[in-house]
Amino acid sequence: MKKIASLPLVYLIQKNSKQEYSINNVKKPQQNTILDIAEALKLSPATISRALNNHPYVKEKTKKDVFEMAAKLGYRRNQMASGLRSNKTNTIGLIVPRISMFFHAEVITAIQNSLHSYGYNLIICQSNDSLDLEMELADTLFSSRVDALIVACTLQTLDCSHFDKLIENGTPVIFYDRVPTGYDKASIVKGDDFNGGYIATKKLIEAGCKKIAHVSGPLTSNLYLDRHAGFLKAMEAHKLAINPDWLFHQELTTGNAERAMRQMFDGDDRPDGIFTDNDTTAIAALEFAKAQQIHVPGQLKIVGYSNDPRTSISSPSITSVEQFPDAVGKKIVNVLIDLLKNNAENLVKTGVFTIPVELISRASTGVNK
Amino acid sequence: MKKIASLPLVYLIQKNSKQEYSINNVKKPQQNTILDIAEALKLSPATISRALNNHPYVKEKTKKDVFEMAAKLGYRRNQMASGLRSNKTNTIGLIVPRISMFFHAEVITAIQNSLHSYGYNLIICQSNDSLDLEMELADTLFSSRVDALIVACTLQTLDCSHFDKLIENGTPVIFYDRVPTGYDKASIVKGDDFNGGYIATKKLIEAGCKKIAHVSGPLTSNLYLDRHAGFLKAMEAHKLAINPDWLFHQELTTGNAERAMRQMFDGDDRPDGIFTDNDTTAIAALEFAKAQQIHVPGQLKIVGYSNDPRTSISSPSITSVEQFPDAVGKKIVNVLIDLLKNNAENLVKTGVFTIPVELISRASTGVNK
DNA sequence: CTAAAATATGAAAACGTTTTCATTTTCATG
DNA sequence: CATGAAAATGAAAACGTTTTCATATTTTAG
Repeated sequence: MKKIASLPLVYLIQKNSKQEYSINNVKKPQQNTILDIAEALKLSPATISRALNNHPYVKEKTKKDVFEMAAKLGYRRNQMASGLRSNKTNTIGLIVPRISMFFHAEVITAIQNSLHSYGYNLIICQSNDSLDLEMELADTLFSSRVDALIVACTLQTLDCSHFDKLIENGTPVIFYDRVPTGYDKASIVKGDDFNGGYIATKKLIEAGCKKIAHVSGPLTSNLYLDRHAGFLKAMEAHKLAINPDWLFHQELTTGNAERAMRQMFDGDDRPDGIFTDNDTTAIAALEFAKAQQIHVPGQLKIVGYSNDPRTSISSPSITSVEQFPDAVGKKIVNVLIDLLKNNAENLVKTGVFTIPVELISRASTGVNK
Repeated sequence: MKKIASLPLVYLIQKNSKQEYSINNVKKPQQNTILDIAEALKLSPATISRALNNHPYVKEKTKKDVFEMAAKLGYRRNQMASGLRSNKTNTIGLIVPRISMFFHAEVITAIQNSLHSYGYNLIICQSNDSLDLEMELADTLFSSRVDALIVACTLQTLDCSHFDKLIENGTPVIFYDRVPTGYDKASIVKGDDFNGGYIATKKLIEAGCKKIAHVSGPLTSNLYLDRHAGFLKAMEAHKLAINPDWLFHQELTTGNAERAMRQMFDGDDRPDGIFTDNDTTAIAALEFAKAQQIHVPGQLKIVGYSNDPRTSISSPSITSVEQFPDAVGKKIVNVLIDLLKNNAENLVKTGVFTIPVELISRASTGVNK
């Protein structure tokens, strides 16, 4: 309450309204409406509306006439009028850090195609990994009265109260991938990051690595926390010592990866296996190794995360954890459709749904058997 | 007219309406409206609306009160009511074959960020390279009454009449990347494909290639037509013979690329340079060469198109044509904002805007000097 | 054949804004 | 202080649907 009612909101409202007041002088040509169809067919607008919405109490003949006349007049339903009246938009909002990330691009595609089959549209917004923008977008999408919201949070999103407004309004919110900890008002669809971390590390161990590093993302995100837990579990299960100098918890950029590599390979005690929390970092690690004449997989084995297409292009190709973005996207939509139904019965349930992951073995962890 | 009024439209309208009629029983909690603000401040709704829209004829003190009360009540403008009344949505539609393609992902990001600064939202839709879906999406976005539409066509889109409806309605349409030939009702932003084809081919020639192949996309698309023209021009300028067996005009998939490679390297007369119209094809060509022990760049030089991140990962890295997606996106928005302004003056102009390209030299064309 | 039920349609209100037009208030000017 | 212009506000209509309630028509059952 404090948060919502305080200054940022005022700012947001002002932001949303045009800074300079401009008279709306755009004269768009008149569109045909249901009134035009009604007039043409000597029927009431109510009947036209019902016919177009396939209401059972409209004669088949009438429906046929209406559809034909609609086609003839080039009629298209005005989504705004419809949405205003019926309080639903058939539109789902999506907020994602950036669509250019392979995993997200694939998830979005799956979501969109699946939603389309249910007659829903998707508004895709990028937060550019900025919390401020994420908050603003949540607000904008609320203004648009989306029927539901799908969110992959930024790395800085620790507090999710900017989504409260939507939820209070009865708009289902679903998080995926980067999900907030301790926010129980929304459903969650996520990959099995713990297991992903576990099988990635296990692969390195089984390939003979004894000295394994983990270049992880910030532990503020559940994603990386879980993967790290999986890493620790695998190390423990195989009674391998953990060298704290080989643990990094940082934003997963190429620059950070290079710095971490330099740090680890500066001294004499070097790791013989590296698990990285994304493929960008894995690729940077590989590039570093190649530049330093460290043979991969001979002297160093690498496992990445996400199964980015680049991992199969590089030399050697890189072992990575497949997250099945298509399955994630489809699951999200399933959950969503359920929520939208349950919502009608005022029975909003929340849940956590975990999608299995799978290790894709490639050359960076040795011969593929 | 014939086209629009014929059967497909009926189909579309039916598709858009829910198949089974469902009673709208979703009871969403009541939202605060401008009437609530008006009541709280003992002002009329009209004044509230004006204040929120920063109308000049509202006292500063009143505006301040209104913004504060709006914040206090958690008010968010209802975009549908606003759009219905004012006939503008502040929303731009985008139809693109698929967002997972690197170039498109980057263009979209640029568009979205730029539009955001002008206060516009973006609805992103994927046509999955299906003409039918593209037509349906054009219809849906028209229903949503987007203020403008940005389109990268599918490869099958030869006839653009499904966008007529929007244009007749005064909604600006801008094409980019894949642009229709002979459709003069819309503005176009495109890369300099002719020059791209030219400099890519020139690079191969200057690197010493004499026998150059072009694995191109279908010539029904302007994109590939222009790149091929650039290729031909460069070959001609350097008096190199063109071997028709080394020209392919097909969808740019990995499978097609492999087939083309096999065909070319089956006989004795083999090319020593290949220009491909995208990087997926360039990578497939490189993989083929590696598998066949054909040394790149020693025996074969390769140039791709788009400067996909994968080109810098592969071994050897691949020379490619940079299309500056960021510049393309920004230009699109510039043109769009202009159109929206001009539109107000009923002065819809169209134009073609070309973005320069640049060759990024890498290992696949020999030593980089 | 009649009454009741089911089907089919219409009239009018409602959704939450913006905008036109009218009205009141404030302000500068002579 | 009167006057007109400018500034500030309000009343009410309008945007294009959907939906409630009422009414008319058809079908079914007895």
